[in-house]
Amino acid sequence: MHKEHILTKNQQIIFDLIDKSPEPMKAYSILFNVQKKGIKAPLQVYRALDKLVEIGKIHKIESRNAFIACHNSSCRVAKATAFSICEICEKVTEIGSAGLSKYLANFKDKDGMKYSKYNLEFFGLCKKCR
Amino acid sequence: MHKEHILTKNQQIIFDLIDKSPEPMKAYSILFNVQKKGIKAPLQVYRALDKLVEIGKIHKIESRNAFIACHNSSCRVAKATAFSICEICEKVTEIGSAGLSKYLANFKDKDGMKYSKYNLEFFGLCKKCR
DNA sequence: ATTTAAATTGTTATAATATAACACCATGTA
DNA sequence: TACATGGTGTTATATTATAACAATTTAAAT
Repeated sequence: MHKEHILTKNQQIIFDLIDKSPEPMKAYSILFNVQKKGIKAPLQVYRALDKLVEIGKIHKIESRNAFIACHNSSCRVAKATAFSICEICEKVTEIGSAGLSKYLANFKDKDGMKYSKYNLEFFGLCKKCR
Repeated sequence: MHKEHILTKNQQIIFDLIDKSPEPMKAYSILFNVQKKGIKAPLQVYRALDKLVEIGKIHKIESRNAFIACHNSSCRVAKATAFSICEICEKVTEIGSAGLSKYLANFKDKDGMKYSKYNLEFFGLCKKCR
């Protein structure tokens, strides 16, 4: 089991914002939204984001440079993530499939190497946009 | 079968550079390297990169903001890519496993949705760095 | 309680990555 | 020839992210 991380003030403010957002948030959009709470500089945001990613409370959507809260109880640490991304509305959904994570964690490359850390982004159209 | 794309001058210059590079190249490093060939502005580089990605001659390593030439004869179009990335030396290898691509192309999310486009990045240590 | 180490914060400045807008040019084709 | 399409060259600017440094807070161990 993982240690519960107690968030610092900035981390909590930023996590709450991302967690409430229905869509991934970008760093400077986060900055804009938390300026009224006293977080004034990009670095304050990026530091909190780095930490939140590290402890698995949020994930970075690499292809979008955006961040979403983790909604997958099985990934308490940020290391093995999978998402679907709608190419029209940009909706992002975390994929919690045990089968998928099992397959990827057990995948061996041609050198027989396995990887416990990975990031997978699927692209397509979501239900609404199809 | 896919149409062969004839590259324009800028596209060819930039593709050749990336293709010769043993490691992924970043846009501004590419720019620096092609300035002697008359490509002076970031936009000229980004336009060529966009096109080369679109036609599958190169891929973008999203987590690194870097580009590598495609060395996987099966992905003639940039849509389904997988890489391993060494966290120490940053070596990136394209994974050509038919099993993996088959698994991912047939993967269904909880809504029964399949995805023909995806990008997977595995992280670990390469042979040398282990 | 006091010390100490580690982490976090606040701040200014700057680096690195990427696109907007516009005029012009090359090529293929009707 | 005219036209459409895509590529080019250019300047300016937007967006994303980090460097460097000093001050403060926190947690743990005396």
